[in-house]
Amino acid sequence: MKSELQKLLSQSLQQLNISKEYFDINISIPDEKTNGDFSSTLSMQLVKELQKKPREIAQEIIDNIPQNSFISSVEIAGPGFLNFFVKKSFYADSLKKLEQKKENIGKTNRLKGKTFISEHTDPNLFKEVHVGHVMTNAIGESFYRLAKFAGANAKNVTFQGDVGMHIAKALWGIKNMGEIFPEEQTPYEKQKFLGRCYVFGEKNFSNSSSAKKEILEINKKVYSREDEKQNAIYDMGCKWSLEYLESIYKILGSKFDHLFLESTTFTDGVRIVEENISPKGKKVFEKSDGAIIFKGSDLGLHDRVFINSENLPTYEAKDIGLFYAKWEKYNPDYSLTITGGDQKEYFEIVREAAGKIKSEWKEKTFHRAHGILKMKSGKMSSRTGNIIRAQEWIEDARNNVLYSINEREKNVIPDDIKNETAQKIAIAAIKYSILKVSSGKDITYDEKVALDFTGNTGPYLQYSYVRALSLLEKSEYSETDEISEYSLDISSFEKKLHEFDDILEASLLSLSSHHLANYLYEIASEFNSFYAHTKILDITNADYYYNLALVSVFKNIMKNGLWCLGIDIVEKM
RNA sequence: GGCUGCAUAGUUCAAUGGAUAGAACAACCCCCUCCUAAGGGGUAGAUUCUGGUUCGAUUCCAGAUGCGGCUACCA
Repeated sequence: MKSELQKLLSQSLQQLNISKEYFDINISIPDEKTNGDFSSTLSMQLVKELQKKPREIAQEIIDNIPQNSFISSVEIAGPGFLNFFVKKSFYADSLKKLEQKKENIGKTNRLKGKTFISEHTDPNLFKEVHVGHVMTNAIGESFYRLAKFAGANAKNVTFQGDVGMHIAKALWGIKNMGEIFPEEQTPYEKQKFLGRCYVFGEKNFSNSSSAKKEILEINKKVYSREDEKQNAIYDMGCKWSLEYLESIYKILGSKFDHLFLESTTFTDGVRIVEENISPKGKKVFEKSDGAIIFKGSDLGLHDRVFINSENLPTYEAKDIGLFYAKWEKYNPDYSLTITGGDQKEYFEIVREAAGKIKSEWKEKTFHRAHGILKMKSGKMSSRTGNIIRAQEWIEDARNNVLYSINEREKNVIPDDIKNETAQKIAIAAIKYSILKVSSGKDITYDEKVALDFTGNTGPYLQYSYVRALSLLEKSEYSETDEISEYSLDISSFEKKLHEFDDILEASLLSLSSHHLANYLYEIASEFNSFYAHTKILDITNADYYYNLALVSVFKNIMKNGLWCLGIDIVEKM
């Protein structure tokens, strides 16, 4: 609806010999309905260019708006705001159009024919999956889904660390910690065992020079695979880790199109780095103190080691290999990577180096860094001391939800799906708390939200959906019913429903899913207010069919909007 | 030290340079003989400081203060 007005204004501007792309024309939706259905600051922005007073410009724009449009009137307000009022019949027509999109509501062709990769989660084998991974996952998954909605050939991928120092530390831990292999245990217990071994190895690496020496030896043999005995343990650990990762991806709701492994990218990474050392090849990398580095300091960044003096690749070289692998496999138009904020500078340097090897690697790569997730209570995981495991976090939340369900007066959730529902609600609470904040900032997670999820929370959105669903089931309404003009003023609830497409687009283009999250909260809040003040199922109401069309469109938007955030809907709660 | 990010109610967060800075939680007060009260309504409460640019600044620029991040062989 907004773009239709933008196009109208663009036509008017053409009459005034001003060319402006329609999507660059500023349109907002005022809070006060006396300020119109839509408002623009266009005339104020053109003051310099036209050397006229804003109210004069506003009048000229109005005079050149084509006749018989969907605009019923325009007012000039304050310093020169243009306030547009839209015909009621246009709202009725537009609502019906939205209704007819049904489950495709929000889907566009904006990125049709483009390949969009979203890389996220990026766990290491032999290490714990913690809350930070959940953050990366929630953010990356939502961009993957938004790209899919925009019609892109979207690919969801992750990059798993199965070679490198962390592996060597864990292997050393397995050897020296003296714990019995948990062969008969669950994948989660096996993963925790590996995590403990890693922590043990890491500790000794820092404190004992003999351990450090041994770990460096192990590291070499991980790459060379010359030690049969070590290979057997390593392969077993990899198998355990990968099994566990599969299960946590499932819990989080991510299906990956491809799992990149460091062990399969580092060879190409090393080769490409070596091909680009000065003086042979392009002068991208150079030798320094026995290592091969990229001199980021020439670009105002800092220097980084790509191949260390042991002649082994660091993460930097593996990442170069990943660039190569992504382009070999997908040849993307957009390649997005989500990481923690601490890797911001690191990533920028690798991207610069990659760009010097192949310019499109840099140009088509985008990076989004998020902040740290802190617990409001300051509580840390009791057993490990400094990390909170993703799985523990989710299980705690789920148990809290289950507790709430059982405490409730009205229990509408059938016993056989109680656990599954609680899980979906818990994931919604967690993911939404991450996604409603603009990414890049640290997030403070309040543990209470899982127990007390009123207000701006994921479960509130799920509940709003359930209410809408329940209304529709009890109504006489069907999607084919005709609707006539609304008898009352057009509500801000209805106006907001028309913004869905714009919000999805803005969220993707600015890589900020919080716009979508906050939008869904706004429409849910408006819907609940509408619900409380309107007898929607009263068939004698003049607006009976219109109101149910609103509910139906709301329901479809909520379902698809939540899907784009990676949040499952529930049917009863 | 160098580079860099952040600063908004008691708390956690919003606000493409635009109209009276929005919410949620916590506090206080109302509302289930109507569709799920996991809901709705109301009261009170905020832009770190000092300058500058602008018709207009939470937003842009400069400085101050406070808190983070990165800064060579980890990821």
